[in-house]
Amino acid sequence: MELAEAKSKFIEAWGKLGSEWGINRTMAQVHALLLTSPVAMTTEEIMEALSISRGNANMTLRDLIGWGLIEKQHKAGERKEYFFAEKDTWTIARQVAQERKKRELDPILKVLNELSAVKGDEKDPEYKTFKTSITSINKLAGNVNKTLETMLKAEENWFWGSIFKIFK
Amino acid sequence: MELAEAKSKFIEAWGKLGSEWGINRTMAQVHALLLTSPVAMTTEEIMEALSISRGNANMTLRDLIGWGLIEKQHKAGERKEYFFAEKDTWTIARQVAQERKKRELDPILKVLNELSAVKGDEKDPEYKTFKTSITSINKLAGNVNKTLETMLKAEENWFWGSIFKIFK
DNA sequence: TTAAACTTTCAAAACTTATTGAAAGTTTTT
DNA sequence: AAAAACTTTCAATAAGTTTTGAAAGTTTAA
Repeated sequence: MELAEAKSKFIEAWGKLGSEWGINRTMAQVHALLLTSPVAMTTEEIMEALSISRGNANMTLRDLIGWGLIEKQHKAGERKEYFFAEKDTWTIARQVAQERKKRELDPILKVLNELSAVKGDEKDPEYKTFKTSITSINKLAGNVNKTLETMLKAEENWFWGSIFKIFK
Repeated sequence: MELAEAKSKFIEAWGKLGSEWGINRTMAQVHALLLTSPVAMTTEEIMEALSISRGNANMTLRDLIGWGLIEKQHKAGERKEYFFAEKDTWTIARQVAQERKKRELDPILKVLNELSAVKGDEKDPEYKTFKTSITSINKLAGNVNKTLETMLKAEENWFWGSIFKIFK
């Protein structure tokens, strides 16, 4: 397999994975393109490489910046904006985890906490089942949340630090 | 807040979370309904409770069985099938992790391994960047995979066993 | 064996999400 | 101050996904 083919396979696979995880396909593809590009690219070049429209390219690039996965670069004497991707895999994983925590885990935790507070008749099976399920999901979600917070904050933490080394 | 309202809030929130994570909304809602139900329910009752069609209910229930999140129950002297959800949160999390690993991680690992094998000119920056990115993503994905396998297989493992206790 | 009870399928329709591209906006250069 | 170079917006449209419901299939009981 030659490089160009390999690169487009990667872009395709990354796009598919993204869409399965609720990340827009184009966003994942642009990310893959920049991840495998040795140089920063312009909007024009990205549009060209992936056959996408200007509008789509622009919105996607802004979203990726919002996720902290790519950055703008200004070249001296040039008007155009160049984009390049953060290439450290661990940092990428952390950014994605952080963003999804903020967007999804935090809101559901809020709901679960509210629902945990609902009072009812301990003898009512409906109530008991509800209470038990909510409490146990809430506990797991809370633990995931705490763990993520620790991971995202301090890689230096002696305990997690040693676990991270396994992954890197 | 009274129980009925709380229950429907939970169903809604669980459905939303599901759709953000690439799990069909109805599927997550049916799951939430059964999770909070003290008794097994028939297709008819589920259709009624969530205002969904027979076809949709049927497909969703089959999918949930496929994910190992719910089971059929036959009541003596009855023709109807009853469905109930596995209620242990940790088991739910494990089932979901297992299913997604199979559907998503395994295929991407296959692609990454293929792409890792691509040969090229070490002096070509295009090649070098590609190689470096793929290798590093491959390594992370491989580690995640190994960890998941261990977690899914043996909760008794001394190391992970002690980590799990933090979550439960 | 036939009717009734129940489950499954699938093409069409509804709904949701992503993409386009032209127009408007902004910044820089002349 | 006007033109050129570039970026952003957004309504219309396309693409993708989910849902419906009627028809076909299956199982059990009489």
